[in-house]
Amino acid sequence: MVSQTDLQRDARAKLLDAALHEIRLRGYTATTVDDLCRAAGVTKGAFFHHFKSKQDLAIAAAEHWSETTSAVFAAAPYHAHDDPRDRVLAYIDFRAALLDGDIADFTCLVGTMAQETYHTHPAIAAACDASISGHARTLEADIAAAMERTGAGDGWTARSLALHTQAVLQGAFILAKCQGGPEVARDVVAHLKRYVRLLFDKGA
Amino acid sequence: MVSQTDLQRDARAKLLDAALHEIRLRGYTATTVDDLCRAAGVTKGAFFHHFKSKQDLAIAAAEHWSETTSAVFAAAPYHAHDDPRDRVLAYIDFRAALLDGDIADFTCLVGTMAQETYHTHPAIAAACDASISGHARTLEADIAAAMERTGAGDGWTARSLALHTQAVLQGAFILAKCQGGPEVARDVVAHLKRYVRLLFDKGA
DNA sequence: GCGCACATACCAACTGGTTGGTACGTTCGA
DNA sequence: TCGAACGTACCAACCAGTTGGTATGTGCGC
Repeated sequence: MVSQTDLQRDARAKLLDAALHEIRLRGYTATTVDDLCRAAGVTKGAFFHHFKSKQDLAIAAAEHWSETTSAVFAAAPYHAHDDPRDRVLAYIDFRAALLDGDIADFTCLVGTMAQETYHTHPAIAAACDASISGHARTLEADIAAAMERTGAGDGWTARSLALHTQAVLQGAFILAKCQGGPEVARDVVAHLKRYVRLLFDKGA
Repeated sequence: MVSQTDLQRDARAKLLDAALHEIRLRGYTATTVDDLCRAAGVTKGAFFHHFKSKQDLAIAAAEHWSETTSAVFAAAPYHAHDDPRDRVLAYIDFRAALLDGDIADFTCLVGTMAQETYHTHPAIAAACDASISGHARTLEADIAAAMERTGAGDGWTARSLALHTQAVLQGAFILAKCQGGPEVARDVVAHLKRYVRLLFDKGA
């Protein structure tokens, strides 16, 4: 038999999911604890039972973001290509395909939080860095293999190119927020794909 | 004879300069009106005499940012090159050279504000868009001339490349905030320069 | 060149609503 | 019956914005 606590996901999980959406919509500072409780359908008592402070929730949300997104990328089809160069290009296509719908649904939680908290809440910024750097690291092996196979890599490393892809995506999100839609972000990512193709065509 | 009002810059100018620094440090929402008044050395009465609301100041600050930065870029040496391709590359070098010192001093006011206000204060985001798009437009002529001269431009426009450069810079700022320093941003901008060089080498 | 009407630029004190956080009570499964 | 997982009621600090005032000009009739 299924108990009630199994049926209704516990307050902690609901708060973390609410944080993903609310903070991407309004930013960290403008999102109040009451906003999060309302969106999650729980009370303040539950909030401070699971998180010792608002900052504590932000750090947990960054970790939750890493887990959620890494599951999406692990299950994505771009890993199927035989050629590592094709895997990197297909990763970029996959990122481009995600640029659709509401801005709050395709932009990045940790990029948003780092922007406003780097000075006032360095612990949050560190959690954001762990998330972005960790995701970038999942690209490094494919990039390194593509470098090996094509002879590319004069003056740059797999790590720096992986971070560059993340920077381009973060910048694309900002332009999308400025212009109110994903179109400009798709153009930006198209340039990223062109760059990676040029890099790996060079030595071929 | 010089009057007292000439000697001490007026409260409006001091508040706008304070906004440039404080908002880049803490973000729009976390920067309070009192913070700005304290940093500018004026009272709240002066603030609400010159700006009808905090949002009104943010929009004025975005315009002030556009004026301040466009003066810097207009005076920069990268315009001196004869070859438009060299002007574009020298622009990127100029941007890379600015990536130094405190994070709040080299990051972008309007990118920061757009990130947190796109949903709650669309008027601020529109002012941020005007600033970024306006700056990107100053690159278009050089990019277009370089396309003409090298035969590059298959599948992309001068405008889209200009916006791509801005996206890369905005993303570089976010990574710098995550990691607490400008080093990663310089690596990102180095990739941007490599891309532009590859684009314009192709047809040569 | 004097005095009045008016405008601009600012200041100090205050207000009503909001915010992150706390104190304490209740429910419920083991 | 004990403790984890909540809920309710509350608080002190803080926040954007207001109020009511002063100081310093400035235009202008006379």
